[in-house]
Amino acid sequence: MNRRRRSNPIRVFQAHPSSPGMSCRAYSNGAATDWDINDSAVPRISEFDPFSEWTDGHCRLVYRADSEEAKRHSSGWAMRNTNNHNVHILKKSCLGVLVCSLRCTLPSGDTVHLRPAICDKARKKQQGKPCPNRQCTGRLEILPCRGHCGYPVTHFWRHTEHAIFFQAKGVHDHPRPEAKSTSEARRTLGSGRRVRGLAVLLAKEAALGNKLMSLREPKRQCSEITNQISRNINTSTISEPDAGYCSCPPFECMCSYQQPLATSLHQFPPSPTTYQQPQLPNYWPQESSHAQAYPPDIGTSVNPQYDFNISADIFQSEEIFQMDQPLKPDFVHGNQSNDIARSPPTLLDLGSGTIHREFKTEDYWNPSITSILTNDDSNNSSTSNSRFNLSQSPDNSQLLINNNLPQVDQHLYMDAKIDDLAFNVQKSHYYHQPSLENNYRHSFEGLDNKIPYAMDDKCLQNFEHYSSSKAYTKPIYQEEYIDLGQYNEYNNFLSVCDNSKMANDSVMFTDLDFRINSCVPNIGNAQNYNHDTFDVMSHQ
DNA sequence: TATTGCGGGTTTT
DNA sequence: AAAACCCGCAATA
Repeated sequence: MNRRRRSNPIRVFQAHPSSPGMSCRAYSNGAATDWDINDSAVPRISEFDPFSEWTDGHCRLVYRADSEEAKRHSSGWAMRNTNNHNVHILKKSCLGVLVCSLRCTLPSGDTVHLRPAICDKARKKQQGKPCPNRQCTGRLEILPCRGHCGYPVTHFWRHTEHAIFFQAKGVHDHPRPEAKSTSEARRTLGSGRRVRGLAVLLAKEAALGNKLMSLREPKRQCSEITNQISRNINTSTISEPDAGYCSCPPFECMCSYQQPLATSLHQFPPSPTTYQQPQLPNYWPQESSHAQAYPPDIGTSVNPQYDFNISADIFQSEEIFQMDQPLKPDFVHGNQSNDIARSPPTLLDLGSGTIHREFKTEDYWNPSITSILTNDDSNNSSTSNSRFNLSQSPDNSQLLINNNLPQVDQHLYMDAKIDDLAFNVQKSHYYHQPSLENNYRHSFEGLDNKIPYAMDDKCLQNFEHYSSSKAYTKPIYQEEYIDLGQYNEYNNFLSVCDNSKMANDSVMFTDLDFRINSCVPNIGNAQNYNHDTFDVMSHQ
């Protein structure tokens, strides 16, 4: 069945800078990342990355051996096991996302993006089912992932005695599916259509939980907070609405995201190279009508309040449960003016019962907010650029818009990522420490005289190098990136915080800032590499 | 019923 | 040969 792709694989990304691997390239300037999942020996490290659910792009992370998520090899993406005939490395490939055949738009402006079942049989049953949007006559169909040179993005997991190594290859070229927890919750409930009662109940419980969380706020540390923020941005705030989809439960989308004005559409940087549009003939063009855009007045149309009350100011049920409302394709344009008056958009994760306050684009851009978030009163460009490094998810690439650039169509979705990469390069530059780097490299020499990681992929052969022209001038502290109401992995976070190795807050905030959710090479890990100790793959 | 991992096997490059 | 993919099986939730 998938032989279709085999017989005519899509290689359009291969010669393009936005092809898989672009993300890792930014982090290839240090030996800290100089391991590959296939190496006969991987370094033994003592500091680990917080678990990242939505890794995207080429990246390598090292998790604690006792990380439950890592042990489960879980991912926000729908990843299925793929036999790579290597018992020591678990390989998984992305199944893409389940979308409506008509690419219908929900009243919120979002699109249907269900989580494909991992089981082939279950997935086949999913396909062809009516679109969950009652007003739509479309059918569900798989939008396959082709983010790795036309093949699905792949994840690799390797367990050692001391850590769990994770490596991803490729950049997802499709929307995120709903979170696994959401999918499971809906399945548990037995129906996808309407779960209003439960949703409201969970919303209340989540609000209570948020209150409790706030009491423990001081324990939170930057790395995980940054992770959380970036995840929020990527998952359901700036990015997904921009891309035309959200992470709300697709059967009960709760985003009250307001589509930006058409006048600000398509403001993507031009591609540095010619580039063939991925063969997603219907999907993206449809999205382009409203997605990937930015508010024309980002400075004023914001209500930077993050209070969490269970009452109507958290969400408006009429907005949350509006699947029965007629579709409003022009929703974005017709209701823009109402945006300010509306309640802070929220979404409810049915799996965790957590209410997420939508971190809207305009919020993000609002000067008052950003000044708080960055804890940095300077306005120099390098610092502000740093705000866009929170993640390399395809979604948040749209944050990296150069708003003054000429109009290009949103086919340049991937190109926007290039900009992301550029910033990531800067990030790497900031971390660039030649002395350390040399030490790391020495520690690996003789093991593998491999090509730099970023180039360790045929997709990258034509990748042009970005200069690090905008070096960071000072550390970026992000402990103010706190939005308690959005933190839905608190237990996990606490486990990280409680780690004695992370007792030093200053270290946390300086070394771990950008390791989170953006597949930043683990400079901290690098510092902990024991030059003589490696976990060797016994059989290969 | 679905997920997850394993592994034999086939096809394509 | 390597990689991608298909399929069935078993354990588990």
